[in-house]
Amino acid sequence: MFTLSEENYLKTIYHLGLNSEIGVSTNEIAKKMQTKASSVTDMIKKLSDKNLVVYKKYKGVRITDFGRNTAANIVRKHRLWEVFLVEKLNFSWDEVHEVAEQLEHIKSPKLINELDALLGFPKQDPHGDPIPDKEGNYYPLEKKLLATLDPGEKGICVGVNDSSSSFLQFLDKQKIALGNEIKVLGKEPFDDSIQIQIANRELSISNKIANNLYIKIL
Amino acid sequence: MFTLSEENYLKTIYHLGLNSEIGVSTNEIAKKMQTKASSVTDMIKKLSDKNLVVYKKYKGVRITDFGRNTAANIVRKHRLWEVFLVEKLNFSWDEVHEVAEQLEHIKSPKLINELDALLGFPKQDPHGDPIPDKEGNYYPLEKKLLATLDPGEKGICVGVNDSSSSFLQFLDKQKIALGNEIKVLGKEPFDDSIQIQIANRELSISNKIANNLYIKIL
DNA sequence: ATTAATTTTTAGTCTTATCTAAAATAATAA
DNA sequence: TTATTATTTTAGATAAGACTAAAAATTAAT
Repeated sequence: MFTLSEENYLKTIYHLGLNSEIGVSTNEIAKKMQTKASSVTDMIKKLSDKNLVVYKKYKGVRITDFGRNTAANIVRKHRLWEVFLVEKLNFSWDEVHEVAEQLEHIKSPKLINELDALLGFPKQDPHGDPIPDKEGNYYPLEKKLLATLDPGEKGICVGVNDSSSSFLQFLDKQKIALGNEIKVLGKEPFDDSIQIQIANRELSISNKIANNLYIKIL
Repeated sequence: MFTLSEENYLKTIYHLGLNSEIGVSTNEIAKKMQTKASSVTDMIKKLSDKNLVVYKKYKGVRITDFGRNTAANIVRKHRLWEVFLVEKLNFSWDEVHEVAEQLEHIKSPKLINELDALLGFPKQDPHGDPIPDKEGNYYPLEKKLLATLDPGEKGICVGVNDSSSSFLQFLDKQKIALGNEIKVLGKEPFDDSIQIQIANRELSISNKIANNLYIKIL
């Protein structure tokens, strides 16, 4: 089994490596984990000894199939717990991350499979992120950033890029929720803001917001 | 906040001190925690620095009010999670301890209070042990060991002294469950075994078993 | 292609939690 | 009451995970 620290490093490497073909750099990991590069080097060696990553000095790390599977399982647990917190314990979507960070390290296959069943085998977490199955597979849904839509296009709000509580609370305040239909009315070249229609309301959305909201095109 | 190790030591000291007026000895703790006396001495100093226990060299430790409150809160979490595992996730009562040992260290007041509500504010865990409230108070029910009952007496099975899975599985096999009515038919002086009637069946129970089953007298 | 800047690694230190072995204290027995 | 035994504490060592500072390797710039 793996330590808490090993699991957290592995998870970070998994996420950072998802959208890139090349290895993940020591500095990238250090930045993401708010730690020092030297600590990362130390840990990378341990992960490499356990065959979770392939490491070549000065060349960064690449996750192995075994590492990816292990990481996906942690992500699965994290996201299932998030669903549990929202669906069963009245948490709002901006409150779940911190607690799920703790719960994802609980070791018990039965626990997580029964939890999955209790929740009705959900496919997405409260932020719209996909939940891997037992084998670590998941099906990312087709989505685009709201900022990339052209005027006239419409779609369903299906996820967020930034899961910080300040962003999520902003969405709550603006009454923008997953599942809402959004239509782009226009774009303002001056500040790249976007005019949208949502639930019969018209809103002006800043570029920063539009770059953190995922839309499934209809 | 406290480390995982600190919480585990504190919990042990809390349990060991429950039924004794005097302090808990270093060796007692070491034995219970499967560790060495020297490690216990080290940890005791840390707990003392944090005002969780009062420590006098060679005199053992006594838990403080603050320590007792902290420990009761961990026990509360442990037992609520046990109820959750049995009621919601189809665990049997002999499977819950190990997982609850992990879950009891999750830090989130909201989590545990919502869990309490989800479960309908249970007063006992699956083994019949009382669940402390938010303030650390609980109401131990009046109970006697089956071994102390006289022939003719009857009562309800309300708890176990030993929560090991082998004992719990034995009870399952004999179809002895919490809530069952048990009547003592006789006692055998030769081996201190006890003849009981339970659900229209007659059983002979060894002294060891009878010393680990709690009965509420009717 | 060298030099300069950046990144990464190494070496050594610190803290937490453990251990063993030895010393100190307390409890028990003669 | 003194000697023996048992318990507890101290001292010193180890491993995991983190850090700082310095060295080594890579990348970028002139």
